[in-house]
Amino acid sequence: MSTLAASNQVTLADVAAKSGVSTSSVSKVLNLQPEQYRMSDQTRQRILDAVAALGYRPNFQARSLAKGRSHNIGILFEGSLPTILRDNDSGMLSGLEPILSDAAYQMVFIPIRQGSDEWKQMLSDRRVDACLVVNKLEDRVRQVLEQLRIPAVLVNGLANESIPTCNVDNVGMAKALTKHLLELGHQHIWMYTNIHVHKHHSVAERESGYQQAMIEAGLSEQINSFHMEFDAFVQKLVQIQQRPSAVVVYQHLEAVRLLQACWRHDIKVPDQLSVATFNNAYPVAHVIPPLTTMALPMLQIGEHAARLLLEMIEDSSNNKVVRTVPRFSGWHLVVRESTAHVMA
Amino acid sequence: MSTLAASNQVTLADVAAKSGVSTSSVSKVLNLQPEQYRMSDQTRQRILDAVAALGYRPNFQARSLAKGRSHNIGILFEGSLPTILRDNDSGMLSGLEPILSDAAYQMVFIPIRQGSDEWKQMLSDRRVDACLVVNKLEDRVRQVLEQLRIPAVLVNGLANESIPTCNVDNVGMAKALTKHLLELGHQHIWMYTNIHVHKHHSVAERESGYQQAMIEAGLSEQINSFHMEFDAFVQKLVQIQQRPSAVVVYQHLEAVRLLQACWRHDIKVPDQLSVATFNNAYPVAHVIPPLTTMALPMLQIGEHAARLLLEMIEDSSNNKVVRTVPRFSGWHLVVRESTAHVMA
DNA sequence: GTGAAAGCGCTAACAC
DNA sequence: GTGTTAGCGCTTTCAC
Repeated sequence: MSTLAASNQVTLADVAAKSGVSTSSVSKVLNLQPEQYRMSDQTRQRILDAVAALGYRPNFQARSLAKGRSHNIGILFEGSLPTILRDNDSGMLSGLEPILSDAAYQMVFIPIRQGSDEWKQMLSDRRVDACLVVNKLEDRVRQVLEQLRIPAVLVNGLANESIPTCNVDNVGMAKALTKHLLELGHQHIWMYTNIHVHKHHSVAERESGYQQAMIEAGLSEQINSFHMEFDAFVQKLVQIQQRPSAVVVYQHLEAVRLLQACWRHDIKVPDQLSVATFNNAYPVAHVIPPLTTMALPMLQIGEHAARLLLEMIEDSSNNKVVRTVPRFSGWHLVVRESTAHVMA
Repeated sequence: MSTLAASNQVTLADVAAKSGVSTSSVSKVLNLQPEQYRMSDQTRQRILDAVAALGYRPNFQARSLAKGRSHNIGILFEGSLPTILRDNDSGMLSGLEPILSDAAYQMVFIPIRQGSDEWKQMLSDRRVDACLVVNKLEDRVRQVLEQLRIPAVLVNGLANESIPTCNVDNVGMAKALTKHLLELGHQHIWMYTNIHVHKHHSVAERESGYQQAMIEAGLSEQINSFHMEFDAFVQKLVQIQQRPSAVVVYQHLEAVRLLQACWRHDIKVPDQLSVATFNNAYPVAHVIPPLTTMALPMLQIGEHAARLLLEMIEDSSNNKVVRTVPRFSGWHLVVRESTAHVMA
């Protein structure tokens, strides 16, 4: 006998009693598809009525224990909460949440902190059924995931043999963004990436898009991609003889900083320099001047990732391996005041 | 017999077998304080050794079921992810996470969405043992929480009879911020709050701090607090004959917007207008010009909230009621370029 | 078609 | 001091 406060929770047994059947029948009705078992419509209806009448809701923990599933999805990320998780409206979370909720899955945030093994504990304790890895899949994380055979989907990270990945069409986006600048008459266009994100696959992809656009415009000699510290890039920009008339910045955070640096060095944006970037996230619309940017289809990506995760959990017993690397092309260009026609 | 893949997980029974005792003895050693039961040091050591040797880790779901605890803390918020949750380094999450982890609690984010009862389901399903409510405790939420007797702590929200609250010392902060402006020679200082946050308690508190500072400086006739739409405030600022030389902005997001508006209307910051605000969060350091702001002690608040929640869960069986409204005064002023000496 | 019964892994009251 | 046992609420196999 337990001493825990006898909760007034309605249990399966209550429903079974009320409808005059066994708990297993109730369980069947609640969990299985009609074609997976035989039962008279009459009985089923009686059970359904009882469920409704009593307002029965299954006990999450009990179900988890019996099924060997935690019904948690771990959201793995390193350091601070990633940008793509922060924006809720039309952001990735908005895509994930409804789909996971419907499947009775909840999201648990798991920061990977330096000097803490908490994340590893969570995984090896099976406190999650699957993981969404954000931005980057480090080797040590991948190893743990593989070893524990925890299904995982990588979002916005380097595509990898071992794990399905959801990414935006970086090439297409960068190409379209560069084309926008070309159409404004710019020819001398640079691309800048902070050295610290150098290893991320999307860097190469966005650069490729930029390069393709330049080449198609017959400006291949003008191609110039910089990977350096922020301050070094600013120095370069300030000191160079023939300054470019436009810069494509790999990341919106850097673009915001670039605007500040231009202000410090009295470079007028967009008169003397057009600035364009990726991600229509805060605060790109509120800086000086408002930034032209590519809006990423994070909602769709979130939805896709959620479905993929659920599938993988489903299939994990079958040892099926899902291996897709979709490219999401639902991006669109948001033109604001940081880009303008090139000055004569 | 279950068909679930026989996991190779080490169970309590394994430990018991290996150390030649019963599962209950192992359970005692693992869960109770030594003073709560009798056991020979020998036996205890044997059990501890077996635990270590086998690498035993308790099954989270099973424990949850047996104890009637989900070991989840729900983080309740409305709409988008609140600012105070976003910054991870030295932010509230950094305060919460280690403490909750240590107590084997994990955080589950629960957005309160319009038109969705998902949050209510989560609560009534007891999928959380307690809740951290962020920014605002709406009546409908409070009612559900009370009815279900789910312990909750409000952070950064209006203090209320029914629920313990962790807040910053808004009065002190606003006073110090205003004093900074006064020391720079400003006399004609306004305060601005977006009308949409009007109901938040901290508005009145920050206003009170601002007013106190003004009064103590003998400038009570200069006190001017505005609650209006952003655009209306900007109009006011642009059109007024004698423009203030400084503005205290209730929220950093609005301060960022204000800088943009000043730029549009060719009001030089800080030469013609000093701008000061609260919260040293992104992107205040990266706007034009960098914003002077009050850094909030969110880390401490997070830590305190975490401890409070754990206590409340512990005490909930005893029907003890915790009712504290601490004020955290670990703030500090960060002076940047948006404030300067008043021009003659 | 339906139900009995054996778990899932752990906790805790109580007996010895 | 230590073990026995009865749960926690649900799922699933298998017998009827």
